Amino acid sequence: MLDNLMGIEKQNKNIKATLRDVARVAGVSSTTVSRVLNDKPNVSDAIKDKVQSAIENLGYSPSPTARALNTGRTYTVGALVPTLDNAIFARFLDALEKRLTFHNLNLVISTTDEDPKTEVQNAIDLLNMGAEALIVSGEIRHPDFDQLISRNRIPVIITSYFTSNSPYPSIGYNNAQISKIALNHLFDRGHNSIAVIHGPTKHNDRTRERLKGIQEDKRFSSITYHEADISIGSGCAAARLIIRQKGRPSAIFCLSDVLALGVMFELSRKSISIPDEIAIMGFDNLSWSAHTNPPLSTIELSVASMGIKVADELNQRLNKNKPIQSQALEGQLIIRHST
Amino acid sequence: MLDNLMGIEKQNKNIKATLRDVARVAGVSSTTVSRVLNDKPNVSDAIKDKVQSAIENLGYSPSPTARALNTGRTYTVGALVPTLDNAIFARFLDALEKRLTFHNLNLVISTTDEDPKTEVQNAIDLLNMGAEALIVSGEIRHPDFDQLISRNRIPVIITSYFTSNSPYPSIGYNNAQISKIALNHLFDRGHNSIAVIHGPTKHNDRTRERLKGIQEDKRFSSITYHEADISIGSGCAAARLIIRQKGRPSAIFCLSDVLALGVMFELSRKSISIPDEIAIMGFDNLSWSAHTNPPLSTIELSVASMGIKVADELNQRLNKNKPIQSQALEGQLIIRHST
DNA sequence: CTGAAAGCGCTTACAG
DNA sequence: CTGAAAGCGCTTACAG
Repeated sequence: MLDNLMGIEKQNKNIKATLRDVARVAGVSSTTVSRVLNDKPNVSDAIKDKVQSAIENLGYSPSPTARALNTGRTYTVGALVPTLDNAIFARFLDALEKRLTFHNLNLVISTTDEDPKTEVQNAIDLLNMGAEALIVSGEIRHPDFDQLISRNRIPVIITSYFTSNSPYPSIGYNNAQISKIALNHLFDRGHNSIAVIHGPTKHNDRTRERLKGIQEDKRFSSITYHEADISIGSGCAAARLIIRQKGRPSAIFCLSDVLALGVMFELSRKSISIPDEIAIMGFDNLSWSAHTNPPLSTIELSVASMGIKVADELNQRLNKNKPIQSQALEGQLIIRHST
Repeated sequence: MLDNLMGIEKQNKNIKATLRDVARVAGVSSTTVSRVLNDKPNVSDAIKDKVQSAIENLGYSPSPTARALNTGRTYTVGALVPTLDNAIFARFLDALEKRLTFHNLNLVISTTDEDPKTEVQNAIDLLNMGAEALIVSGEIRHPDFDQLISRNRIPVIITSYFTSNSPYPSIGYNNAQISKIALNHLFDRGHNSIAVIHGPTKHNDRTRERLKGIQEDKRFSSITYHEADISIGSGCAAARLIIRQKGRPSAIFCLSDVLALGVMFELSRKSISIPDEIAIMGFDNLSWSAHTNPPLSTIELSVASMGIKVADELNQRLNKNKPIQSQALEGQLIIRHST
């Protein structure tokens, strides 16, 4: 009765009940309460009931941090991505999160704005909150990052970018290879002089690799390069420049569908017909790309399946202690009517 | 010397050093090490140096979970959102995450697919991993959710939706009010018969409220309603239906810019001119909406500033123990050339 | 300026 | 089937 009062008193004082409180009220040991809580065998039904109702009465819920300290697990994975405000990363993270949840893992997201220093800083925060593994984008790292990882001995996995030159496993694309697929298509369609519009290369090895793939192709008589922020407006602006240049190219290869959409808007405004006067090739296969006028030829990067693969490997590593397997993912050419 | 060996031994065995190891190697007490670790005053420089180098030698980094158990803080906030794969939520979360990081708070994201049961389940996971507060979208909750919250006594904040009828504070929009702004604009432009294309209403009170606002407006001679998934393709399909209906409306109000884009693509294919034959009004002001042909009239919901406000209130609540203030956010009419 | 001791709220051998 | 005790790795009064 006195014990019971203790429980109620705590409740009134707005202090959370502990496992010990439950044990007292139920008249059993902490060990037994713990067993009930974790569905362990060897508890009689009678005692189980007593414990359950004590839990009910006290409105008890176990402390996650105490549990984590004992089990050594937080079931948390940290992802360092450049931004959330981008359809491709959002789609990747959406799939990743769902699959991690399926594996009983939580996802903490941290954005880096493609800045290695911010990435290290946020990595520290993620580790300080108990992340059991880290997901990063691309291969470029701040030196402090590697030191942080070796100190904390935590699994790291590179995404969006496939490489075998990194100390960390990677699940992603061979970006150079993939832009060659697009180039082959343009070449087959008879294009000889093309313009390339790409996003910022600073700290962005995915974009650099795509460009490298293009530069290695020597079949074209002329290729001009135009860097632009990944936005519709910048795509429009780049298009304006390109159609004014002498020796106007017969095709524009945009290293992002967002850029391609801007180009299409701009050409439509100038009444330049696609693909007759200028062909347009995108990269990403965003959801609207099939519906533009004309529908956009592009490259599908199955980032959703990348998310699933990453989650599955993390599950293997964290929950079954198997090493992470690197995986090179394929890009797929999607031919529609803009080329 | 023996102590020193212990440290190195652990390192070789790949076991993480603990604070006690550092204390042993440095020849000081745990208390002192803790003081150094947390930049507390009253430690002589000589000892500070000894401790620092012991930390270096052992590659020590403190256990986040042990810290959390002692301080009672995890510095983690959980967000339950319908999906990440949607420009509006992604933009909101991007701003939210950056601002939370600024306040030294981590963001765990969990997607619910607009399903209250999934939401409860994921809320449990978030609490089990130590979330100190929860962010939810809209007012609709599963009953178990409220029970979970009262049990765990954790702050909850409703976003995207402003309400004063909830037990939880809210920072969001009065969606009914905002669709009236759009309607006023269409009415002023002389439209009398309009079609409304909206997303699924199931479990989605934001959409329902927007529709309620429209239904309360009695000035129009005819309003037809068309439910569609939030996708370009569905926007196209809805547009096909609408232009075929007898008594074709003079304006289409899309409760999402994504839908509006689909409609515009479809009308462009059918050579129906915007806004002369049919005016189009959107909702969201996505990044490309200023660049469509013609540029899309729409409503700006400043979800980025919503993210900042939510983070700021959470900071006040969690770090300064002040109650969360509900806030009604304004939508802003953006008139371009599609109306 | 420094340390011994208790404690945060659980889990887990171990013993019966 | 049940419990006493130790321990996870820190922090925090308290005492000196």
